[in-house]
Amino acid sequence: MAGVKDVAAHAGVSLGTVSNVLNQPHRVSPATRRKVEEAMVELGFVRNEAARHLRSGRSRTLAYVMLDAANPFFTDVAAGIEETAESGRFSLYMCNSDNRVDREVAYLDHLVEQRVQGILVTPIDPEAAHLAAVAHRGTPVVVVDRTPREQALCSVAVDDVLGGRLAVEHLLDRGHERIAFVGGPESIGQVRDRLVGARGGLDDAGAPPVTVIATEATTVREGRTAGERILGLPRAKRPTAAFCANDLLALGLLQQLVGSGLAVPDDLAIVGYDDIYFAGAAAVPLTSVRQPRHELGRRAAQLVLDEADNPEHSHQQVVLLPELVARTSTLG
Amino acid sequence: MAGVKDVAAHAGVSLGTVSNVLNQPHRVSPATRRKVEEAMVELGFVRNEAARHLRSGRSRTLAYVMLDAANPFFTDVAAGIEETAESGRFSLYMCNSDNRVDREVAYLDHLVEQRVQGILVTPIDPEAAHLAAVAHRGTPVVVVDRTPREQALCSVAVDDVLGGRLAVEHLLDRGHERIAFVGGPESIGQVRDRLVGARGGLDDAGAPPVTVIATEATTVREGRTAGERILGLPRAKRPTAAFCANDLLALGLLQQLVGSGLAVPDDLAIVGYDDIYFAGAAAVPLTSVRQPRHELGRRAAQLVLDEADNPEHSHQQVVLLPELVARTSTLG
DNA sequence: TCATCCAATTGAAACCTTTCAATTGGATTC
DNA sequence: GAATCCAATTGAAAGGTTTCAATTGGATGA
Repeated sequence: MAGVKDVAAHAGVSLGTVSNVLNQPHRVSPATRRKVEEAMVELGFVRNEAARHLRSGRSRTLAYVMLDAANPFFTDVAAGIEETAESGRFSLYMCNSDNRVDREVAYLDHLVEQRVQGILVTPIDPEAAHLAAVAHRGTPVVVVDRTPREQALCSVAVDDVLGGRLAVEHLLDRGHERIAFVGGPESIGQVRDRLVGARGGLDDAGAPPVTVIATEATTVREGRTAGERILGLPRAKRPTAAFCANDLLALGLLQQLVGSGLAVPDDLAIVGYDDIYFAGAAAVPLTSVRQPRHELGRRAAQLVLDEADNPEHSHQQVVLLPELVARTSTLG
Repeated sequence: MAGVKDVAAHAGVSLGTVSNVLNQPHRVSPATRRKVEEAMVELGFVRNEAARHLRSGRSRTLAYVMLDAANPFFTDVAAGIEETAESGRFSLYMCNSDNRVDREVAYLDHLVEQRVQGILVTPIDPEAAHLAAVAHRGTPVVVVDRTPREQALCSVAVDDVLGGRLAVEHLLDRGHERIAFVGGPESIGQVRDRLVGARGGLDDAGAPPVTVIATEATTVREGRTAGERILGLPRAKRPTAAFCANDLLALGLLQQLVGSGLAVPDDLAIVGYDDIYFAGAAAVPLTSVRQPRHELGRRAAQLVLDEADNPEHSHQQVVLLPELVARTSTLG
């Protein structure tokens, strides 16, 4: 395969000139440039990025290691990252850890060795030592959609406590009093925060406490199971509204209720969380708490680029605000 | 930042030995190995993949350039690719062209320059010259979920004509006669093929031809619009079943119908296509034609790896078979 | 005509690793 | 005790690019 040397020989110029055509075209006379470009085409020259990078030390790629590529939430965050990346002429590589620690570690290692310009990651455990290790080994890292307790890394996340509060306040506004929280396990920080917010909102309004319908995961299937449990309650004790820890649960719950002949929102109002694309596309469009996904990605990418080339960079923990999107599932 | 040279000095061995510890550990005595490994930890040594790759010529990464990362179909294909990649100890980078030709080209260029071991791509236009150019410049390429007419590249796709046939045969079995096809534009090969299959199935059964409800895109929104059009038809001419070119259309259609008080499947049966996760999670679970997504990814990855290291590789066009998944939207 | 300047071009060094032929030195064999 | 062998280790070359100080040669000004 042809290299700069071959191109130089074929065009009758020196090796350095070929490099200039590639990197500093304005320094080369038009005639020479044309000759060199022709030679490149003729020989099918393809720049070797490894050698280029080895010598120059610079790389023009960012990477996002995501928790679950099948979850539309994360692909939307990725789209936000890409916006910033593209405007800075960076390429973005996405990697899917698929909730497996071994894969997360393997990808991070690979990316560090590859000397990418920066890594964005939504980690399985934001406290994990290997995250800080990445930064320590020399590659800028920003944690996305999680907030590590240690402030040794930059992070961008959304205020989930506030999100939970927004959800119940909306339900209170609509006149509901008996409100259920569907979600779990509480070991997931986000689930915990959203519940805390919900409780806070009810407390402040002097409303009765939530009934917690605990789930084992935040999936559609678990949402259906939760629906069965709600249907099993005696009518008098049945909540009039449910706040779900995410949209998948809400969709499962919705499916179960509609399938059993209950009306949404008349028999039970539902609020989800994340406002994924399919929330608005459901048979009964879902009210949901929207996180600024693109903004999340954009800010994270800006932080990682700043860390990469601003010597005075200091780590910061950015917290963005969620917003409630009201639809039929609570408005009727 | 520490390199092998520094590690060698610190451990009191030669540079070659450090390299052996990294690449041929069995050739190094345990004592030496330990010394070297300690030195690596102490100095925070991180292998430089660029230099490694430059010298060895080998890379352990594959890449998948996908059409739309937000579409669960493609992330499932990616998961299949990753299965194969992982078992061969490869990393997979995903890139999102987002239906933009300029981005597709930019990513392909970047990946070729990076000398990845192989590229999988679901292209915007499977006939585009730049695809063949990639292969020509030396990186193995496999086209996924599309079949280029020219047989100059490997490809793996699913038989969409058969899929369309399966859909209408199922509806005929359920006693439907007036069947609508919802989809478009016909410039999309997949839409065209599915319609061809549907027509074939009806012809063979001697049933009346489909009514085509043309859409401008295959989105939920367009599905809703199609729903309005169907509702606008006089009752006698209204179809009793609809076959949608994909699940997004089907979900939109479902939403519109349910919102207008029609019953699915009693007033209108619906068949979608792709069997995305949310098809089964809809309020009325959707009957859909399932493509073997993981298999698609796995086979494509196998092909690209074969092309990369089997000198006798010959290009092939693999066609997989779809399968119908019957759910409430046609069964009641 | 000579000195000066500037743009264009050159050539060698550097980037960091892997590879491989060559060397070392201890153990085995006769 | 010499010859042989083998595992462990070494050192230098190679891989393809970018960088940068140095050189060239034509144009400008005096």
